Amino acid sequence: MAEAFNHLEVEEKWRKKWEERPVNVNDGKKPKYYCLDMFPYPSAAGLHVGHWRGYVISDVWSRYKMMNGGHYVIHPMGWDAFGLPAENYAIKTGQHPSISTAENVKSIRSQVKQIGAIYDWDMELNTTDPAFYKWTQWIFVKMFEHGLAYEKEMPLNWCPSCKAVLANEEVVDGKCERCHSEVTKKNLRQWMLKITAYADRLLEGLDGLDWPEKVKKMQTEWIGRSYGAEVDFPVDGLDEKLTVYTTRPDTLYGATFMVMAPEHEMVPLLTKPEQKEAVEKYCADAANKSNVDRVQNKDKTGVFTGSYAINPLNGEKIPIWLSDYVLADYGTGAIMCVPAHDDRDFEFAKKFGLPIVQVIAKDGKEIPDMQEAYTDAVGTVINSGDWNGMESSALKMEAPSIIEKRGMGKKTVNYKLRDWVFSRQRYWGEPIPIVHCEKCGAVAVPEDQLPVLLPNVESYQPTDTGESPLAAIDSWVNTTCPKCGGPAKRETNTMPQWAGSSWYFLRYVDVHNDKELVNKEIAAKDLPVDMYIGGVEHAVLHLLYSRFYTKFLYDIGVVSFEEPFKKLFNQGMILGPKGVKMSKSLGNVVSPDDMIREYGCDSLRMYELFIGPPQQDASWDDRGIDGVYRFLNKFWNMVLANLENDVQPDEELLRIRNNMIHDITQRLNSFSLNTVVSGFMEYNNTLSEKTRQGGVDKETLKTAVTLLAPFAPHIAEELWERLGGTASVFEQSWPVADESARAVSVLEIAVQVNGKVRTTVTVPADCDKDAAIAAAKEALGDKLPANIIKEIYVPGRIVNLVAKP
RNA sequence: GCAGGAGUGGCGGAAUGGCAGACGCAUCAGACUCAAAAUCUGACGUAGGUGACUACGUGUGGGUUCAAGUCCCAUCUCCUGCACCA
Repeated sequence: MAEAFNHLEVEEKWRKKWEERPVNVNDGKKPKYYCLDMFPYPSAAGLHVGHWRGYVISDVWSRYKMMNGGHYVIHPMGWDAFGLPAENYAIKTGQHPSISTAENVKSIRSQVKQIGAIYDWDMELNTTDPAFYKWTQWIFVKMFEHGLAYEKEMPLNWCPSCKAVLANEEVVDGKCERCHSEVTKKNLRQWMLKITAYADRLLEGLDGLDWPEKVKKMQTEWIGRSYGAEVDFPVDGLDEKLTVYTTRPDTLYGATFMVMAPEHEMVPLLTKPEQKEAVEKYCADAANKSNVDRVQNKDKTGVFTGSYAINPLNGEKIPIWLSDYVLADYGTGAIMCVPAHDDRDFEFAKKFGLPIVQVIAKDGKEIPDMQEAYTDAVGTVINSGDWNGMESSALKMEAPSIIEKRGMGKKTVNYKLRDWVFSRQRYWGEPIPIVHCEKCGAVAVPEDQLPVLLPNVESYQPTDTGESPLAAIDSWVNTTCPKCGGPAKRETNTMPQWAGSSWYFLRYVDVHNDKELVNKEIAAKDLPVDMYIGGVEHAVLHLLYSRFYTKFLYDIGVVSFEEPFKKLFNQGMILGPKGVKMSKSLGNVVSPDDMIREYGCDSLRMYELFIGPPQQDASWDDRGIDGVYRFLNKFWNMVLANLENDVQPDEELLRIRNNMIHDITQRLNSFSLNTVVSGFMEYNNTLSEKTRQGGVDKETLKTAVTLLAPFAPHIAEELWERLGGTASVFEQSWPVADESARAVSVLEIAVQVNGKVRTTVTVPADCDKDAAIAAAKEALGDKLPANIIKEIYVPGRIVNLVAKP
């Protein structure tokens, strides 16, 4: 009886051996491959099997790249450790966040080590480490010096529960992303990053990236570039003009009214005395409306200002209204309304009885009694003076220039992307390295004084005045101006959690450098990231911010590339058993720890892959892991059963071996990792059968073990050793299939009559059509139909005889 | 509303236009065992037939093709993202 597979012993043994003698080393000669995981937040809850999935995928890929192509693989791990949970814990317990964070890092690190991945722990980093956040602050200073970081007093999303300002991105359906409280507005001085200055480059850079189309599209829509024109409408009776932004200047003749946002600065100017009361009431209501109401209640409301504008093209007087469906901070905060060709304007016109003038013919006609807007820009232009008879789609392109030439406005590009609200009124984040001096204004802390260390405070509680807890530490706040030496106060806001994660991937490769963010030579050699693996939840924010930072660092000469992540892979989420998200409150969180004890790391790794296509969500099923556990045991027994054999490979064994190399490699290359696992199972079934029939040769076994190594590294190393392999299986280069050995002499093909399979027949592999048809007819025997009108032969696949009924 | 993605056995899923359901889970039967677990062998889409077999079958309705889960048109459902951006 062969020795049973003891996963605990085998895994323990190789874990130690790899620690003594790492398999992934940089000898300076190998080509590099940088495979990055999205680094985790070290939460107290620890890892669940869902976190594991991405890490397993990236480790399999890293090990494969190491063996195939002989790469030195940069595969680091770190901690995105600033953030609210640590701070909230501090508020509750009084324990400093750095202590709870360190504890969490310690326990998560040991969990991550269970994966058996080839992480290089010398590169480990932590965003809360002053040696790291020195450079997070340094980047901010550089942005400040380049005019990309600026202060602005503005109404901001305020979460009354978290007592913090939220970025637009943190507001979901008008509610706080974290606590789901309704978000209100509050006027505060904020630090902003001018990401909009990079809008075009962020958009255009997407083209060359090997990213999922879905993610590129999401970023494209987030940036939301549109082309159109700003058009000036003179105000009747005043020496003023109201400027609007439109993407449809071709419909300008159809503008029958205008609408301004209630916050528009010209509202008081344009309000006539008789409308004053109504307008003021409307504006007050709008200001009090929560985001939820404004977003969810799409019924149109509005009020007339009493003023009229002049349509610059036809001189017609059109009324100016106010409505909260017009956004104050997009375009000019005012629009021209063409109800015939815009759904929202149509709804508004119907509700308030405003005229509707069709300017694009639908199917060549004017619609007699419009029931809905005709929004396509397809058709002949009508009711439009000198534009009549033009094709609307062509006019749409030309109109901005025409308007510009006539002095009525100008061509304009607009973006949905807004500048990034970068300050947070919280404790547990990087202090913004700015000093406010009465004489000099905002002054950056000089580089040699970085990092600005986060001081200890007594109370971590955020204040409802909107000030950070740091503001309470007088000794820290009061300082001297680096420029003039006079009295000055430190900035008390901190950075958002995104700050560290926007550039951490650049730091891993030179993590101990205290002179530079990253050494130029090292960066040139080791960066950028070749493969980035993580959840799709970071499709927009983290990835957009990272691209923005990288482009900025490129501009100031820190790195030599503009795009940080060449290839991106989004793994699907692991859901709880009933297809619902795993969460502590639902009590359906599956911990990897018990699984590893019972089945071993290799089994869990393979099951994480076997559970389904890696990019697709999957429901965890505890029983499913039995399948891969049994497979590994069978594979172990199969190899051990052949250890004493001295079998020479026959043609069939050679074919099996080479088919196995071919199939596994192909599936791996196409990232079909679930079918790689099923492929191993199939080949193991075949090899087990061969074992019973007389044995399997050593070379085939070694090949199988080598192919399995990236997936189940521990058992593969152990079997490699027992097969007499030298060094580590990971020092083997990836097997290459011998195509000639895969060839077969005969094969079985299906025989169809009228597309239905009737029988099968074995034919020589190189058999021609006539011979195949003849063999098929013979195999059919008395089922051969009489009136055959067509004969089809697909080599190696099928014969189809088409007969008249 | 708009944009993407997905609908295949009891379940997870597999299938360059060419024998649908590989591989695995669960289930059932058998072997081993005093017994159980583990392990091994076999069955396992639905309906009909003792049977070799026959018919039907990839959300629904059409179409293209010798041949459709796969391509085209329409339609339903679910998931994800965006959502008054003029």
